[in-house]
Amino acid sequence: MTKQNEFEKTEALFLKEGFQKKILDWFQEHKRAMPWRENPLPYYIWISEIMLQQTRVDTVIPYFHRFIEKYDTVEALANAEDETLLKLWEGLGYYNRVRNLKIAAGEIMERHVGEIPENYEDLLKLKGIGEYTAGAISSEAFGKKEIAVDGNVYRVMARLLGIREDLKKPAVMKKIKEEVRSLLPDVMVGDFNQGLIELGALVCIPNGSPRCGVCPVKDSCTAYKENLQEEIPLKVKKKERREEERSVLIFRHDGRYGIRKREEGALLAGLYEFYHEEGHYEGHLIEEWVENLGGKPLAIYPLKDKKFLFTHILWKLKAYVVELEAPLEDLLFLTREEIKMSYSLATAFRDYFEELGENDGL
DNA sequence: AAGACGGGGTT
DNA sequence: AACCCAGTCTT
Repeated sequence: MTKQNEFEKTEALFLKEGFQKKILDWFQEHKRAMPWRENPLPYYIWISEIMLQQTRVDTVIPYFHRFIEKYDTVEALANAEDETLLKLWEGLGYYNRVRNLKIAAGEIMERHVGEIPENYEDLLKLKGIGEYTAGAISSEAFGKKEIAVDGNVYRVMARLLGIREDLKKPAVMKKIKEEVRSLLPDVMVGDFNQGLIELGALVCIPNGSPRCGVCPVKDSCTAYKENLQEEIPLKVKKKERREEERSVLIFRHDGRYGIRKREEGALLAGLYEFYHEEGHYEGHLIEEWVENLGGKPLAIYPLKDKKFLFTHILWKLKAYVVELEAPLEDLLFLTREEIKMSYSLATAFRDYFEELGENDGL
């Protein structure tokens, strides 16, 4: 090895260790309190990581408390009722996560005698655990030397490295993962991973200007040095949502409301909802529609139009309360209290549901 | 490689 | 109104 190479290697190592220390020290000082950090059991880390997929920490915390209170072990989860799980997940979104959680619990019971596996490869085979989550669990719960690159880390690394490309491109993602892997310390890997993530959430933020003034690694940051913080990550035009016009009929009989369960495998699979169909209907068409469904409307009250956004769909909703002479067979007629207590209502209908409480005198 | 899959906070 | 969040699965 030449003198020059020796120096470069030594310097790189020095920089790398300095970087690791800066991240670890910053994390130790600034990490937020989270219930799963107080007692980082693998089970807690697993549940929290699944809930945290595409979901903010503050949103997750109350769900996490309710979930582990009800199901505190892998075995309990493996034997859980689907309906109860869905109710616990109500409003959190991406409902396949909780179905997969139960499936994975079964897999852990079968293949790993109820113990959450420690290795990346074993974790990756479990339902609902992808690259990020496998790395997060193995490093944070078991101290394995694995990367955990989430949306925060992609952004942080893109700025550090001055990458002015679409972060969705596989080649770019691969490059960033390799860079993170090369920076990984031998010990405290979990804290290092969480440090990069936390830095992205608190300092190297996605919206607004990053708080470079308080960043522990700004001296190593290409974006900071070249004033490219606003250019990186590169903004990419998103695909437009498709729009769907829908009309909702909120059937009422004897103070009870008609709801139905959504199909498995569909959007909002297994959740409950009010009756609705595609299309915007009003006036006498509503009455005809109800009669075609086999109902006799005593009165029809229109509610306010609403819009509801999904990631890929925009629902433009018209809604009516329909007072019926008799309940419809295809729907479940329940009181508001019963629905609130035991049925997981799709959030798209939440506002209408709440309004019903205010209009019980109608 | 691209689309499906929720809902909400922030700007 | 647009962005994006401690992503994964399916096609």
